[in-house]
This record gives sequence, structure tokens and C-alpha cells, in this order.
Amino acid sequence: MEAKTLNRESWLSAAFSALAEGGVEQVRVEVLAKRLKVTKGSFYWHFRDRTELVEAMLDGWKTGRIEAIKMQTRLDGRSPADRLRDLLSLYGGNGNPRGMAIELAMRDWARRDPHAATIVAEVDRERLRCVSDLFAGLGLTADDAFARAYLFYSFIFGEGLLARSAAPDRFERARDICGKVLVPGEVG
Amino acid sequence: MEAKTLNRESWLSAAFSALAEGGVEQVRVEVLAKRLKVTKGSFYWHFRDRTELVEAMLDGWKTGRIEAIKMQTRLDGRSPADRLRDLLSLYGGNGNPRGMAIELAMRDWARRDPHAATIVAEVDRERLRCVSDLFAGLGLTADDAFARAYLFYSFIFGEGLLARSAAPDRFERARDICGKVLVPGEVG
DNA sequence: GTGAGTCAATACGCCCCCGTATGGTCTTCG
DNA sequence: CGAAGACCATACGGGGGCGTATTGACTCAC
Repeated sequence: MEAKTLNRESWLSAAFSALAEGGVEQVRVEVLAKRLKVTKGSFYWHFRDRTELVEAMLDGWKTGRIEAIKMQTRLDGRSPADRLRDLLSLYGGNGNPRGMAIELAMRDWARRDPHAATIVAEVDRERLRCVSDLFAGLGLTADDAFARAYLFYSFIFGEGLLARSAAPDRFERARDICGKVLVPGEVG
Repeated sequence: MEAKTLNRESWLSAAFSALAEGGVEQVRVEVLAKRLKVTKGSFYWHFRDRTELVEAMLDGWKTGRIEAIKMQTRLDGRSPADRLRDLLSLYGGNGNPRGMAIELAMRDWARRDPHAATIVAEVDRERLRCVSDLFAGLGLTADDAFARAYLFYSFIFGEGLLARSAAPDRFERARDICGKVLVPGEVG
């Protein structure tokens, strides 16, 4: 079912895989070419240069993530607390390791590249806004809701950073407790 | 007061600076040499190869961080809550940007290098143990204390990852509220 | 002072990566 | 069929990074 000829999307997809595995530094045209089993000739047909590729990655990631967060925080009859718990289990723990890897690689990238930094900032701002609204829906003041959203996202990303050394059940119990602390209004 | 001849420490120091600014990928012997205003000849006198340098970085970071956390969590008459708040303001916010940069670079490194991963895991384990003890000193059960420590550290590192886009006072207020949520037993 | 040891400069070969130039092989359409 | 265009291969020059080898200079001990 593979298309016999590559297109921009093929390269972008491979680029994101490389990003997830090794950071921006590892998205190199000759390496991607080897993965796609073609030569650079193909790449320079679809892209002007490496810069155009990474810019496309930035753009695609931004629109994709903003679209995603809007979906994930739109309560279609569900309660804000439920949506928050969904979000927590979506990125948290070890579900979606690729997504978390890209997320972290993106932030590492942002620390060195101003363009990437603004992209990440825009996405983060939208995310904070969206989950702030969720917390506000729980009856919190604007300041408290924002603080909760800030805590919420810091926890999610920080969790991806923390080394989980053995004793997985211990961390599992910890995550459960964290969930209850993070989203209030819970019975427990 | 600069020593006229370099030693291992000089190279290690420069290496950590490069690590903070650009990640492991940027600690390159020729780049460090240029910074130190010498040539590679010096480097290969003090180190067998680049691998020996990064191994030394790993070792130095591990012992340094473990020593630091033990100091910072040893309550010499102070209350556990105070110590926790100290820790929070130490790495949190934007104090010590270099320390946070190294911390994040280290974790990015750990995601690709098994050796770095074990080092970070060892440091994290010690840290979680230390601040778990602090939380336990607040009267929490073992599970709750560990969960709180987990939340605590996830927040600290996650905060370093989150893009702070303008509105610094907004984030300042959020951080204050987060502090009160993170370390319990507070009046507020 | 002279020779051993310390520290650094220079020069070399190797590899990986970027970007370009040019040519080749298909498909498509008239 | 034949020409145009899409897609990719091959080959090249340039640069930067690693590691080695060789040599130069400087500091002590004897």
C-alpha cells in the first residue's frame, strides 16, 4: 500500500520520527534519505533545503497541536474534571511515548532556536488557555484556574522528564494520587 | 588570576557550559578548544578521547547533584515545609537558569544515551528519596509522601520546559499558588 | 645545564553532512 | 511515437568534527 513515489509528507513523517528519537540534530537529510531508501536527490526535489524542512515541521506541529488541544478540551456534554483526567492519562504515564518524545524534543529545540521557541510558546499559550477554561468551569477564579493549568502542564511534561527507575507500581500509585491532587472536586 | 595552564577541570567546566547552551551534541572538542583559546592538542593531553570527557561529566554531575540534594534537604532546625519551599524557589522560576539548562540538557541526553539514563535515574531516585522524607516529615504516609515528591519534581522540571510567553506577573501569581498546592500544611 | 616530564601547536587522514549540478528513468498526454 | 515533466541517482566541492602523530616550548629535578 506504500505509494511508490515520495512526497513532502513522507519526508515530514520521517523527520518527525528522527526528531522523536534524536532531537533536531538528528533530522539530517542524508540520514532521512537512507531511512526512506532513496538518495538526497529526492529530498532536494521536494524541499529547497534543510531549513525549509524544519520550518515545515514547526508549522505542522503548531497547527496540529493547537487543533488537538481544542478538540481535547471541548466538553461535549462531559464534565471539565473528566476532560482533565482524560488529558492526564493521554500524555501521562507511558501512553503515547512518541508524542511525549516529540514534545520534549520540541522543547529542547526551542531552547536553542528562537523560531522554535515562539512556536512552542504559541502552542503553550493556547494549551494553558484551554485547560484554564476547564479549571474555570470547575468554579475556580481566573488566577486559580490559570495556576492550576500551569501546574497541570508542568506536571505532564515534567513527568516525561523524570527517570522512572524500576518499581513501576510505586510510580503508578504516585500518579493516581497526583491525579487527585491536580484535578480538584474529586470525591477521594 | 587565570591559571596559565589548563587542566581537566578547565575542560570540564567548558564542557558543562557547552552542555547548558547546546546539549551534548555541542560539547565538541574543537569547539571547546576554541573557547579556551587553545587547540585540540591540549585536550588530548588531558583526555584520552571525547568519550572520556563525557563520562567524566556524567560522574561529576552525579556526585555533585547527590551531594547537593542531601545538603538541601537536611533540616538543620528548619521545618520540612520551609526546606521544600527553599527547594522550589531554588530551581523554580528563573533563578539559576544555568542549573536548569544543565538539568534539562542532561535529561535530553539521557533519552538517547543509556549511560546518561542510568546516571539521571540514580540522581532522581536519590532526590525523590530525600524530598519524600521531607514530605513524610509533614505527617504524610509513605505512598502520599512519595507521590508528593513525584509531583514536586515533575513540576520543577516541567516548569523549566514550559514556555513563558509574556505576562510575567501572571506566571508569578501562578507560581505562588502552585507553591501552596505543592507543599501542604500551609495556612493559605 | 641537561634531560625528563608537562602542556600545547600544527598537520594530517578520515568520516559525515550540506547543497549543487547533471543526468537518468519513468509516466502522461497529445 | 515523442516530448514534457515528475521523481530520483550519481558525483562533486566544501566544511566541520574526531583522533593521531609529530614537534615545540616551558618547568623542574638532579
